[in-house]
Amino acid sequence: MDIFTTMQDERGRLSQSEIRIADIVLNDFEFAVNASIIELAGKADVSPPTVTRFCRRLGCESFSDFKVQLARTAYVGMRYLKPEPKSIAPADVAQDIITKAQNALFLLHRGLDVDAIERAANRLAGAEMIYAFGSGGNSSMIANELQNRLFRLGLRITASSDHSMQLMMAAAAKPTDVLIGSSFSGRNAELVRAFMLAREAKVPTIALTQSGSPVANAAEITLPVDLPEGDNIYRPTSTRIAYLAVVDILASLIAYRIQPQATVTLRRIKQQLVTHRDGDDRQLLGD
Amino acid sequence: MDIFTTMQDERGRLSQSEIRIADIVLNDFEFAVNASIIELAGKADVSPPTVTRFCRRLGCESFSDFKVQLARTAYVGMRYLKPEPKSIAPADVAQDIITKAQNALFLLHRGLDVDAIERAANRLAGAEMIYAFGSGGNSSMIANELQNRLFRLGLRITASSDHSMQLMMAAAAKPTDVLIGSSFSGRNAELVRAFMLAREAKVPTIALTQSGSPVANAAEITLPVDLPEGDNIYRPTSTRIAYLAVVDILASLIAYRIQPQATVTLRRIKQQLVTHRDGDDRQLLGD
DNA sequence: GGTTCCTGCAAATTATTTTCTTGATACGTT
DNA sequence: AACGTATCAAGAAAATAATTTGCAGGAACC
Repeated sequence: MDIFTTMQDERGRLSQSEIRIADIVLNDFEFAVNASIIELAGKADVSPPTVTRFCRRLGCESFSDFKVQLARTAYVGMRYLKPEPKSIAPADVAQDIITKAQNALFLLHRGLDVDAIERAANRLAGAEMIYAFGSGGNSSMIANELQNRLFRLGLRITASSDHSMQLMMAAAAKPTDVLIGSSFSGRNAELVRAFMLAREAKVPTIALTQSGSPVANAAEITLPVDLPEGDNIYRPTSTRIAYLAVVDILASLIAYRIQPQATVTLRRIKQQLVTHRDGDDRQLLGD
Repeated sequence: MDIFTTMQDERGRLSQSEIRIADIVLNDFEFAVNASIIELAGKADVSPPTVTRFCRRLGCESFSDFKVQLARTAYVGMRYLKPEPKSIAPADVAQDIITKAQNALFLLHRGLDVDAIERAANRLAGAEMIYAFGSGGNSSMIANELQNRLFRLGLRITASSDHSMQLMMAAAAKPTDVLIGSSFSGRNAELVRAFMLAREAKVPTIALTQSGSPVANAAEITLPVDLPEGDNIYRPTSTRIAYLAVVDILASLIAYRIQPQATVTLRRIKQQLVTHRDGDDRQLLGD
């Protein structure tokens, strides 16, 4: 898949010299992409042929192929190997945030359970009514987002961030409905209770949360999002972007499943928004 | 900055042969990163030295340096050169969405007006009251997000997606307050009206929108987000992720500006959330 | 007509890979 | 336990391939 992961996975099967090479690449990425095979060999105290063999073992054609692979994934993948130095100058803060966001997406993609997403999409596409639950700023945004995306496809959906309402709705839901809930921490006890209630009534449940968490265990289908949260308390956002991406994937899959219907509804909504604005037909749906 | 942009910028100053090389690289990126200088030269009908000179002109050390640079930006940058082939298989949809999201972040970063963001952050950090406006699903999410992020820093802020309320609030705002509004399309006429009203009363205004648009023109400070929107009507999300990132940057900068105060408030909020849950202190703020 | 710049050729340099060999380790046999 | 064999890692040197440099012819533009 990507060369960094491969290096970590293969580490156990490498020889001493090769481990030295791997460590240098991992620790001083900047050096590695720019170095020639001779320089890299020199730094690792091995001979150039060993480096070639190392590259081959990792599944690359040649040393230069290895460098290209490295450079390719690295743009996104490298920073999570290092902590954050950086200053608080605006440009650095911006770069840091954007890199972290890209990283979150990268990691999300790597850990994505495509199968579970597909099952969830099928369930949602066939639901008579959808309840989207989430609380506390982050997850309530996700619930709203689900509503925002799915109602456009002609699905019946309501979002709620209110625990009491969630419980009542869960109790009122029917087996032909679907309950989908989000929890970043996976420890939202009220959401767990809502899931339990729904399951008793045979209502399908989908959780968007950390795998292995209470919320994950309470739901029938879990869409896991497992990211290392940075320790900077001011910035919980990169995780949220990953969640949004999952919602996006989900909504797209559902859209493809119910396409004919969705296109019609979508056009109707669009029509309405556009005429209400200024007639420019190239506008987005919703502002 | 990045090699693709450089190639496009320099295109006018290149010779015939060099333009041929550039076109091959731009059109067949996959080939270019894997080819040797000889293969690339062959395909462009030039001699290898010409390729070397081409690389130098673009600011690279050597041909291999060029390839590394190419591979580096390309992981993120390449797809926006091509339309989307792909299938609707879940794995492909997921990859497509994630790539597009990363791309949006990449492009955002490239076009970011750091200076404007800094000015906006300063304004917001010093505001007595902040009004965050946005309507229509996408922008209303941004307004909510602003509230969600900034109230944690101890700022006074309210978000509204209701046009009538927005107008009334704009009319009631004082010069020591700040109005910040978001519009993806830049054509939200009601938001423009709110900005006008605010400006008459000398209330500072900040717009998060497409540059050059009516909304952008109506605001005092514009934080431009200019992304080519993909034409798949089912997916307006990548743009949203870019907007979220801007909010994140803004919130971080503000946090650094008012740090002592923010830490205290943050701790108080955290305390409350944590005790209400299950006592695990390592939890995120908000779920 | 001169200058400048592009370009390819060939040579030189440099980088990379292959081949061959040595040394080390592990395993099975007596 | 001692020996022999197989296997593998790893470097040296050679071969190969790739890249760069120097130079000169030629085109375009003053």
